[in-house]
Order: sequence, then structure tokens, then C-alpha cells
Amino acid sequence: MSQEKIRNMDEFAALCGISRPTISKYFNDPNSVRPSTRGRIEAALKEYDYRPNIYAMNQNRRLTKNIGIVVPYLADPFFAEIARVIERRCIDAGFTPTLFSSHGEQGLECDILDTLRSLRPAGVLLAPLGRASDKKHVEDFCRDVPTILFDSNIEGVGAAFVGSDNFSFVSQTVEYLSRTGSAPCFFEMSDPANPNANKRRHAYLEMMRRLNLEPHLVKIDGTGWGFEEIGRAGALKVLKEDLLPTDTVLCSNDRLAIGFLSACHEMGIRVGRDEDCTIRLASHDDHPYSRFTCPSLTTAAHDYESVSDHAVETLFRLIEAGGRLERREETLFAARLIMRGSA
Amino acid sequence: MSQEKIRNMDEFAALCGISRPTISKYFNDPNSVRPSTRGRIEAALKEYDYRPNIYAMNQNRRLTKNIGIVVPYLADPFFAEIARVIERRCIDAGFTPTLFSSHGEQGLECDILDTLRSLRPAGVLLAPLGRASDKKHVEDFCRDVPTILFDSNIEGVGAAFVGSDNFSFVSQTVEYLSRTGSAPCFFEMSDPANPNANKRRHAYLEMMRRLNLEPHLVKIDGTGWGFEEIGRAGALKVLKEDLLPTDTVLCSNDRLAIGFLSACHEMGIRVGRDEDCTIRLASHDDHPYSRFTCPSLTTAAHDYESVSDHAVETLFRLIEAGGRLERREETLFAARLIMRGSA
DNA sequence: AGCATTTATTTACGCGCGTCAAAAATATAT
DNA sequence: ATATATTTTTGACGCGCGTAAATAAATGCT
Repeated sequence: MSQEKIRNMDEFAALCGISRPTISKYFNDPNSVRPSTRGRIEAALKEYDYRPNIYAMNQNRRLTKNIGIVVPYLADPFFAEIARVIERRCIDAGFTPTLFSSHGEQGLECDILDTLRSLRPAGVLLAPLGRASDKKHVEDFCRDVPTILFDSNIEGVGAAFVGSDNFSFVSQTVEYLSRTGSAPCFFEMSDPANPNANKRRHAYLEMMRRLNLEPHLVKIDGTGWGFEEIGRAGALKVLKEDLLPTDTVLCSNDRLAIGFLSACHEMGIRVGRDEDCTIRLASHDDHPYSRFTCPSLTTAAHDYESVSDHAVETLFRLIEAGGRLERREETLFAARLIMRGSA
Repeated sequence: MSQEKIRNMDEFAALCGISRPTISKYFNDPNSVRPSTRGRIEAALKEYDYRPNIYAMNQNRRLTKNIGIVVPYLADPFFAEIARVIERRCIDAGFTPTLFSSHGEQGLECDILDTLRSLRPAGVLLAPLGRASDKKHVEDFCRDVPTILFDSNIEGVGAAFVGSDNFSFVSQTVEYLSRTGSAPCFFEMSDPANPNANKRRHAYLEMMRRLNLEPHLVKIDGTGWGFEEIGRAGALKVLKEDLLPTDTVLCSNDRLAIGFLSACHEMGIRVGRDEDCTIRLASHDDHPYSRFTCPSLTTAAHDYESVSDHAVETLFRLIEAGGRLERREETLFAARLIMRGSA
């Protein structure tokens, strides 16, 4: 590795013995130059360690190689996990992903979209806040920037939506629970921010109808993204006031269930399938921590891999198609029931 | 809001009735222009919604307003949480933070540093992988880019280090545990990647010496960042083979403890202070989930706020000083013991 | 070998903004 | 009001690269 610093592409081109436009072409797409030329450039690259100025690069390119990834709440390991997979896929495809978290705040989501717009990304993978989103703002953004929505859908917004099939989650848990014991009540926030929560409630009601069972919704108070604490406080209230209509509880999501378990432990109530247990608890998402709770959580798992793979692939397709798809696509992946200790 | 699109600063300057260099000055620092001028610009800004092209902006500025934030593992809510706080502080100070996660991989950490270098950030807040870091690579980076290390220290690298005082963590937990029951053994990975783990072991040994108690290290196998699973597997082995020298266990960190609790539950061992409990368990970090475990975890809490505030403030100081501090600073914040159900 | 085709070079312009120096306008102090 | 200090304007150059058109060279094919 030679030590002289290269100041710009002209100098690097001179050292390569190749013209600058060709070098420029190479950095835009290494396969667009003849293999022998590519070899020479990459040999020089090893020796001189030059990187084009990204600001100058992006200034005049019609399209940058940037991809924006926006999640609603990064402190939720579920999103951290999916962001990790997506990031990796983008890098492997030669893009530069940038990760943003809305931290559950509408204002921040809007700011991020504004920032993203001025980054002129090739495309964006957006998991919106959901009901808390400024719908118009998101809509405007999606009109200007090629965007794939994932995790939560906003009807008609973005070029495509990729997510999980909420009915598949709930149908499996309800079916399993009611087959192996008493039918579940449905434990959820009374005013959930995430649209998936509403879909899950509907799925629960529908499944109970199909199975000819009486549905029971247990709604608890709380706002924001501190689901564990909301679940814990709600469960404490419900348990203390004996408001639980059944001994089987199906939580809308794992984070609520984690709080529920905490409340049960606090009150000396044993959860699980064993003789000495008084409550069975199941849930949805297969949160990274759900296998480590006490007892471990019976839950319905997202197909993380498929969702992230398909979201990324759809985005690449969208980018290659110049930012427009023939029609808006919606893809849902089925859940997988994971039976553990809690039910 | 007028609908005409503004293509560049010239057009915007014309619409303002102000010269372009002044507009440029304003965007560089709004306070550098006369209040009356600033008012006129901001009025026009409201009406026309113009944002300077960031690529053109950063191309010739000596220093961008970017700040890089690098954490070793974003799927760990501890880092997600601290990243969130730091991000917010940077935004409030008028910087543009970009978040990166090394995902526990040395190669990725190096790639991130390379990318960051070409982003020419005003400064970087780096929580290195620790022992898994390519030390030379990090060192080279820190020589070129104003960098504050946080969470894990690398001796002599970066302009400053801000973190938690590991001795303060361990001294409090050891003191508390040995005062209220039998003295703890120390449960840890045999080959921890994080340098804090080593400091904690030393602190444990030192504290036990001071208290005239016999130390016991319980070392378990495992590599990578899946600490819960490592802790669970290790605990299962230790419990099944009855290798635990005492009924009181102090885990190196909360994530191992979460795994330990899971193993105990699996084996029907009750953890806590009550009569019917056979093990007391405590730990360090105050992981966001530690209050929701069953039982909730007695642990020593990071002073998140102080660490992130001080890291950010030190970085701002470093930036204003032109990238050099008189001498390398090391700041450690004390832990706070949080007594919960597990011990 | 000769021709068609692909690939590289030359030359030149422009992107949007930072920045500088000198001149002009404005504010502040006396 | 006048002098001084501060701020703004004017005009101009350059940053590092994308890109386009015309030309030249290399390659593939028969």
C-alpha cells in the first residue's frame, strides 16, 4: 500500500493509466467496464486506497445508491433485528443503507422523511408508526420517493407493502389454545397505535365466531411504546379486580405478554400448562426475548427472513423499474406457531 | 406555502431579496447573520420550503455537521436506548447524527469506520466492539477523525472515553449481597468480548478480598452476542452438574442473568429472597428488560443520562476545539444499586 | 485481413454551494 | 452629524465528480 494521498479521481485515473470517465463508470457499476479494465482499476485500488468523494458523487447523479430504512421504534429488538437483516441485504447489493428510528414520535417520523427526501435515496423501506403517523406527510413522501412499506400497512400508500398475515397469527394461537384447553380472551391496549393490533383483534373475533366460542376482549389503558410496563400495569389491574373471564389469555403481542408475566409473578400466579398453573398465556410476534421469559412464551412467529427478503427484493425491483410498479403490491407472510411453556 | 419549486440557493436568495452568500452564511449558522436578516430568511423559508442540497453543501465545507454514532450491537436494547438519547442531543445541537451498528462483527466495524471517514463527519461517538475490534484500524481512524469512545474503553485511543465505573457496579452488588446473605460467586463468560467484563471480574475479586471472603469464578462457554442463550446454556450446565459453590450468584451482566433465570425456571428452581427460594441472583447494567423478568432483577444501573450527556458534551467541546483536546480524558460514572426481587 | 461492434479517451460543461476580497450599505457610538 | 464597526452585496473562482458527444482504440467475427 503506497502512502501518497490521492486527492481526487483525476489523480487516481492518472495513477491507473485510465481515463477519469472510465473510472467514474467503474464506481457507478463495476460491471459496466471490461473485465481487464476492471482488474487494472481494482489492482490500483488495492495499492492506493482511493475512495471517491461521496458528496461530489451524489451531487449530480440522477439517483444515489442510498437506501433509507425507517423503523418506528429501534429500542424494540424486533425492529432492531429486522433492520439488521435488511441492512445486510442492502450492503450486499451494493447500496448504502442508512437507519433511522422514529422513536415512536410523529414529529420525528416527519423530520426523518424530510431528511430522507433531501438525501435523494434510490429507495426507502419504511415501517411507519401506523395510526400515529402523519398520513398526509407519509403520502406526500411516497409520491416523491420510491418507497416500500413494511410491518404496518397504510392503505394505498407506497409502491408496495410487505408484512405478516395477522389472521394467520391469531388463527393459529386461538385454534391451539381452544383445542388444548379453555378458549382464550384477548388482552390488548384499548387504543393501540399499531394497525396490526386492530387486525389481530378482528382476527380473534372472527376465529371465535368460526369456532362457535364466545369472545372476550380485555382492554387495558396506556399510551406510547412502553408495552411491557403497559401490559404489566394492565395485568395487575385485571388480576386484582378479577376481571379475567377465562384462565387462558391471548396477548396481542409479546411485549404486552412479557408485562403480563411480570404481573403474574408479582402476584404469585403460576403461568403455564402444568397442574399447579392457573393461567395459560400465549401471544404473537416471537420477540427475541420470548424464549427467555419464565415460563417461555408460546407465541406465533413472524417469518422475519421472508418479510425482510421480500421487502428488499421488492425495493430493488422498484428501483430498477424506475420508481414505479404496475400496481401496488401487498404481500403477507404466514406465521408459525411456536409452542413453549406458557400455554 | 407557495407551490413553486425552488431549484437552488440562487433562486431562494432572489425570492428572499437577500444575496446568496448571506443565505449560505445563515444555513451554516443562523446566528451569524443580523436578527432582522434572519427573520426575513425564516419568513421566506416558511413560505417556500427550500432546503439546501446537502451534497453540494458538504462538498466544500471544511467540516460537515454530521456526527457518526457507532454501537457494537443494536439489537441489544441497552445500546438502542443510549443511541436514542445521544441521537436526540445531537439533533438538538443542530447536527445530523447517523447511526451505525457493528452487529458484533469486526469486519463490519472496520467498514463502518471507512464509510464514516469518507463522510467527513465533524465528530464520532464510538462504542467499539472491544476485544473483537481491529485495534489498529480503530486507532488509525481516531487519528484522522475527532472521536469520543464510550461504553468500552481502548487505552489511549480516541480523544476521550466516557463510560461507567465498573468497580462501582460490582462493589455495590457484592457488598449488598454479602451483607444480606451468603457471599456471591461470579458468573461470566470464560472469554468475554467486552473489556468491561474483565474489569468487573477484577472488581469482584478485589471486593471479595477486601471483605475477606473467598471468591468463586464460574466461567461458562460461548461466543458472540447471544448472551441470553449463552447464560441459559451455561446455567443449565452449572445447575445440572451442581457446580454452583454458593446459593448467591452475581452475573457479569443482565443479559446473562436473563438466561440464568430462564434456566432456573426450566429446572424448577426458585430465585429470589423468599423462604422457598434456593438461589439469589443479581447482576449489572439495568437492562431495559430487567424490571420485567420473573423475578425482577436486582442489578446495578448505568447512569445512562450522565454517560450520554457527557459523551455528547465532550464531543462538542472536541469539535469546537478543532479536533484536539489538551489531553485524553477519561470519565467514569458511578452505578446505582437497584434492589428488586431476585436478590 | 477486414469489418462491425463494443469499449475507452478526449474534451468540455455544469451541478449547487463554500468562500474570498473588495465595495457598498447599515448599525452603533461619540 | 460624523466616524467607526459591523453586516451585506457583488462578482468570481473552485470543489470533485457526472455526463454527453465526438473520436480513437480494442475486441469479436467471418
